[in-house]
Amino acid sequence: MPARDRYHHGDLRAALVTAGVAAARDGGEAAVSLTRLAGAVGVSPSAAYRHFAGGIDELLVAVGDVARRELADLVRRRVDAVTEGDHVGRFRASGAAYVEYVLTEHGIFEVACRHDRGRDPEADPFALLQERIDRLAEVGLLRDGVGRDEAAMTAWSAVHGLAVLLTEGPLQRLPAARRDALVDAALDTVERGLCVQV
Amino acid sequence: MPARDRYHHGDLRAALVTAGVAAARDGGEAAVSLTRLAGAVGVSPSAAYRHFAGGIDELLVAVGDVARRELADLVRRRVDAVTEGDHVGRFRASGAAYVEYVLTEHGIFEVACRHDRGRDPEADPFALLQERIDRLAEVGLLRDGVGRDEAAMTAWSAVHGLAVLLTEGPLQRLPAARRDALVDAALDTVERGLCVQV
DNA sequence: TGTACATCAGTGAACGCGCGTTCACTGATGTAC
DNA sequence: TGTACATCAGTGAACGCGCGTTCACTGATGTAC
Repeated sequence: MPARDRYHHGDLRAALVTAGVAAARDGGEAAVSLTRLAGAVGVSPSAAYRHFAGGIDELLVAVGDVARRELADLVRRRVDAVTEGDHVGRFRASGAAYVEYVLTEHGIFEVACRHDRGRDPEADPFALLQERIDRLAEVGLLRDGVGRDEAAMTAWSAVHGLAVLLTEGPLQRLPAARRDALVDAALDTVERGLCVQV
Repeated sequence: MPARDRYHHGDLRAALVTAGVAAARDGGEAAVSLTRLAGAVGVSPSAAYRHFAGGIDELLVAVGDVARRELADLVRRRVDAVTEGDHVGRFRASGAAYVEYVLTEHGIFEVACRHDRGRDPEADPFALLQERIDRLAEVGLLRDGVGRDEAAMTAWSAVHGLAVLLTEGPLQRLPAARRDALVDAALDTVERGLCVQV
């Protein structure tokens, strides 16, 4: 929508972020440029500087913030869908949700990874994973000798690596069923490695 | 060394790749440009096209090939350093070597990841990991119900994710000891998840 | 052994491109009196 | 209620930059006779 009826935009900052998110969704970071976004919103490039004094960097961080919030929301939703007492199930759900998000939104996810100031504690996927691990530890489901921090980092590594494996390289076009089976197998492995076996 | 004594360079292709590797080592992909490399080697940009008809893309792939070969060599060296019969130890060594390489050479590793035609079977880190898993399977050390492919992908994911975690984001400057402990803990987890416990 | 000539590896100037960013400006808005 | 004016949000033209790439060219090399 390059055309505008009013001289003043109304909320140019929000519009630019929205456009940035859209551009990143299909095109990744490379598609996010000040010039281009201004054009998409129907505004001159210099207008953007009134709302992003920090230039393109600040804009990319804002776009990344949206992605982090989306990701965090999805993780929370998927976790909440699992019975409250099923701590292992909730842990797995958080990991699976992470992969799910990256698979569906890997363009904007790239921006989230590379432009993270970590300002919003509500939008921190790592913290959500840590939370799951802490719950496991509290009810005694974490194996002896497995530290909470190490466990969280290991889980994050597995899940992030999995997402990369499935979105880049030759496995990009793996059939969905095969892909899901792989995610399951990986989560099985992590679960066996971290949790007390019952 | 921008100066040259002879009009003909001798082996401009190799020189450009070497310069590309050096540039990528400290600066990542962003530092690798045809113009810049030609300048570094003391040659006009157009000269590069005689050796890289495919332009910058072909050059990046060539730089990535060097990195993949380095990485594969390191993995092989670390594996060979472990007693031949210690299959689990060798498996762990391959994973640790992967992380080690990314930690020391993450600039050039980035290029390797993003410009991979997968032409050189001798320089395929994933295949090396798969090989370790196959060895484990052959001697019956892989858990029941764990497929070879899934196991390899899980291991690769964990190790690649770990490398990313340690080279990007807030954990970049983790003290070396803490870092090594984390790698160990992650490998412990993967080992417990994949291998028969003795 | 000497020379003509094809071949190959460079030069250097020029392209267009899109980028981020700055600047002096003008148009719209809303507040104080 | 009407108007002067400060404030704010835009314009548009211009910068310099480094990029990848093309082109007609020239300098060096080595091979055939």
